Amino acid sequence: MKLGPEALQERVDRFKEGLRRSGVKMTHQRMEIFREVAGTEEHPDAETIFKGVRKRVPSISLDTVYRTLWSLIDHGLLTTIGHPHERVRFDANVSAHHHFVCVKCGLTRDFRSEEFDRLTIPDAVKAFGNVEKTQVEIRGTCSRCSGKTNPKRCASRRKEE
Amino acid sequence: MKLGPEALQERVDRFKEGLRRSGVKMTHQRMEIFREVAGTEEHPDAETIFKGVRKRVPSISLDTVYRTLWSLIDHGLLTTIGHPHERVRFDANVSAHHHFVCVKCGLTRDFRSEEFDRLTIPDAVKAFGNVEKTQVEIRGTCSRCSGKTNPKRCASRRKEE
DNA sequence: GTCAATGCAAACTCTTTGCAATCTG
DNA sequence: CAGATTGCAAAGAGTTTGCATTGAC
Repeated sequence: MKLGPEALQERVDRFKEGLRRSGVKMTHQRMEIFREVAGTEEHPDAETIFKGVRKRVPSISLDTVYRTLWSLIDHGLLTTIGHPHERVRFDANVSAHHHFVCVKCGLTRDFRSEEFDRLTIPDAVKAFGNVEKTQVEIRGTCSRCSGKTNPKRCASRRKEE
Repeated sequence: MKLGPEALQERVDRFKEGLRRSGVKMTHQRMEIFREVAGTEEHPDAETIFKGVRKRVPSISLDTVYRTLWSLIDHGLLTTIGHPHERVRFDANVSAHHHFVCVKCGLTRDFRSEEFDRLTIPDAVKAFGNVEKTQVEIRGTCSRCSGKTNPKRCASRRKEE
């Protein structure tokens, strides 16, 4: 699942542009870390990115990888799969349901929807494997957080209330 | 977001039944841990569950909470929000897309769907807050894993290949 | 030259494990 | 009563932080 060179180049161009717009410095490490994530569709974890980058930048350190990734996410140049900094959470609702998730505080609310339960699976997806269930996640800002002044999502979120 | 007493009782009944069916012993701790998760729709994390249970069972230990939760999940009596035991993974695709996720190996594949991009948000959800985006996750077993003999999902998954 | 970004090492948090004691069926 | 389950204490994995040094603009 490697990306074609043209598609990668496009991502890289958008990346440089994004850094400039945000006034963030362009460094060798940042570039290589971004390429490592952008060059694949495998959604690598930090360790994998680290190992990949180290081949080209042997002096790179894991904490730089982490810092860079979070910073790029804060500038909208990357995202995460799932919810960053969240510990595992448990749910006694084992029947079909969907979620509304607040991107600021992590509040998660269940809701039912017959319509969402019955979505048609695209053929392209059937090719990936056997489908067991479909879950819709709606992300947004919950009413409590909408009032507050924009709380930044980065680093030490757990200390927040 | 506490659950009504009738709804909780129903969950508890199904729980006892489930334990019996799986031949798992019923203990005071298990019962209280389950009630703690089932009594709310807040999707608590392990620490929160631990603190709640400790009010009623002061001798409970955090590792029992973890062990019990994973075991109940293995027996289909609970689920998790997000993907258990997964580290954070990064994605350079910041435009709208959806995911197919293999429940056995965690493989995640992107796919595009105009239809999924345009799902109608239920009114009940609008009441939760401001909607920013909608993402569909299709869970199943990827073609590679479909061939293999059922790999258990519990405990030390990271050691797996 | 200035201030942000890096590398190092150590700290922190969440989660898991080994083992003896305890309790359930 | 046998075997599963618990509590304890200690270990492990992944991630973050403080600080001196380096490098981009």
